[in-house]
Amino acid sequence: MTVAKNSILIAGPTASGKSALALELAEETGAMIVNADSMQVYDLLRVITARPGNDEMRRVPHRLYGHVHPASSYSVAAWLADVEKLVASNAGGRRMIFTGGTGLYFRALAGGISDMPDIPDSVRERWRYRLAEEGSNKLHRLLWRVDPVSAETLNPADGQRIVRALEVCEASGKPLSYWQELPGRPLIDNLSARKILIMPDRDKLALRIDLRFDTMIGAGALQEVEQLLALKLDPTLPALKAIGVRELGSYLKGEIAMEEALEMAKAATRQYAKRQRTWFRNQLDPSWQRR
RNA sequence: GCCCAGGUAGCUCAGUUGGUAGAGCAGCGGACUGAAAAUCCGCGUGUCGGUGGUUCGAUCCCGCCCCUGGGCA
Repeated sequence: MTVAKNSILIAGPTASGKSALALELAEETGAMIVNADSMQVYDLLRVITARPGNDEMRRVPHRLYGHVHPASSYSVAAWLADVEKLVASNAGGRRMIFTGGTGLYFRALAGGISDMPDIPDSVRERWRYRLAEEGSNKLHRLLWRVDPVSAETLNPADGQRIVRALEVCEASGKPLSYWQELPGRPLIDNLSARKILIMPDRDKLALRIDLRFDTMIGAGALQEVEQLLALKLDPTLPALKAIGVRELGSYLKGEIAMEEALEMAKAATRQYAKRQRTWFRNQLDPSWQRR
């Protein structure tokens, strides 16, 4: 099994300037840039997810950006599989710079999540349906019977994780807690990797978030959201949860004023950045260099 | 200038028949193993415009002042 050596990992909250740093380091070292952001993978959502533009893409090879149709449901596992292929096909051993704001992806990259069997879509859909119909508390009581270890740690209101535990249990015949004890498989060589965490000042970041969202509007964010909504996709799909889709969608439907939509989208972005900061602050190990 | 209405949390506002106050949003802290821009948990952060007075006690009652909005001139 091949792992990527001498890779550079750049993490940080949204609008912290990760892409610019990645570009700089890539040009300096002749590396390729690999996306580690759960939303920038979606086609169509270029502006709203702040995906690198054409000029950046031309200057340095970029991988795993916009390669997924918004109708499909991407995941950490899908991303890991994509990265694995990428590493395997990188015959020349070109250096890889992973950059993005999804902490879980970085954890997975370093081998922090266990390998688990695939769950058939039919099983997933059934449990999701039951969550919608019966509520998380009821499913949590069910979970106690099949996987008390997981039930113990999960909040009865956390429907998403409860459903995950239930579907794994049903499809694999073993509790999620069993699988989670198995070691994960790293796709990078942790020892030779350089890990950089960008943590800007909170107020400065808030300012940048506001400015960036205004820029997005000027760059065609509204048209982009309009196109996405015209596909009439299931609103629970991950791509439809990108920040700005709901807010700008409400404006397009005439439900709220533009100014209100902007305020809401900016607030949602700040809240997202806050969750990212909390994650990076408390979940990353000391091998990450903070700046 | 006069007459109304109002000044309470960052914002919009509620409330206290006088015992130092609470909602929503915003914000802050936290959790995080296949939806992670997701999902979930916790936390009021306050010279109640200012200043005198009445009172055991004033954000609340009274006087004066300041500010905002509306009306009359």
